[in-house]
Amino acid sequence: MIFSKACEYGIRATMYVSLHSLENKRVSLKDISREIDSPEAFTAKVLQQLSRSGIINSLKGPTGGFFIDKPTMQKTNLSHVVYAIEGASFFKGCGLGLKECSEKRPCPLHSRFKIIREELRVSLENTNLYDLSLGVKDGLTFLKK
Amino acid sequence: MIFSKACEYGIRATMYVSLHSLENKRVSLKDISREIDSPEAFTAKVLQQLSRSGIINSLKGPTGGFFIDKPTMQKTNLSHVVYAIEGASFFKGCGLGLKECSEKRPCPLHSRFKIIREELRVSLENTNLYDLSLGVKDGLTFLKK
DNA sequence: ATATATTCGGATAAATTTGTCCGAATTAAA
DNA sequence: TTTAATTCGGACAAATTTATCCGAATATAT
Ligand code: SF4
Ligand code: SF4
Repeated sequence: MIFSKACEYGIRATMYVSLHSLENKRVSLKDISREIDSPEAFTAKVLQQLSRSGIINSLKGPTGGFFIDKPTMQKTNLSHVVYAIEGASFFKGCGLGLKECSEKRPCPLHSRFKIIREELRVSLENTNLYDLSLGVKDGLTFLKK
Repeated sequence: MIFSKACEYGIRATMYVSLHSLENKRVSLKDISREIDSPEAFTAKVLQQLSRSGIINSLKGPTGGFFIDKPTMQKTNLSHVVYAIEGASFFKGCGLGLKECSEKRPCPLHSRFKIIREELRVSLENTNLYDLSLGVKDGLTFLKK
């Protein structure tokens, strides 16, 4: 819908990694894709992207896996995750995919939708991984049904 | 972004058709795709979809084209246009593309995003074609830059 | 050292979305 | 009645996104 599959898996994977990083546990690709119910090989690609972007860390070999240090969890917002996967274009231009325009010559939808677009941006920029995973840890939110 | 290309063209085309239908003018595919800057043949497909869905009307032959009668313009909301093109799935399940879930076991993003999702739905459901095209007619909003 | 468990990276394949082409059907005007 | 302008519908093509496969590199434990 709003996010591509890649981004969706990226967000879910990041949340799962964060959750276990709270207790300094590393999680493997296999664990992640099983627990977030995503195609393993494809998820691997997304994780690599996130790893290269510095959002998560990875370690090869036995007992290896993905993890995030707490400082990074604190300062990484969902917007960073989305940016790493969807790219800059997600955050500029019309949030609804319509043609470029100016505030002075808005299309008929603008007044209705700029609010939504702005809210989405703010929401993504104000939600960090640490807070998200605390919610899961405290049993307030869930990663699987 | 939120909408597929097909839907984007559909929305823009519908707005253009509405605008000219205010003065009982029919517009041709050629006009439409030129004025909303979209690929002609592809736009034709979308217009056919909208026509079959009863959102717009069409007439073949010279002086033919697409149009909407005013009563239909009044009662047709953007949500109908989106529904006709994106299908029912757009309006159910998670508006963010994440996996299904329940209100009782929400994912960590839910509280942040259900508001946005709801606003989008309401916005689409409360915006009819007549009002949109009046804005353009009155020079308040624009269809091209 | 060796075996094993993991991530990494490139190639490729499948699926979906986007886009094109063309002939048939329809309608209006000349 | 002929011609021209248009929508309609099906087949096809291109581009993008999603997904898989496999060997290489790396790190750990035995
Ligand atoms: S005017 Fe607003 S809604 Fe319309 S295309 Fe521009 S940014 Fe999008
Ligand atoms: S809990 Fe809300 S945000 Fe999360 S997947 Fe479900 S509907 Fe989407």
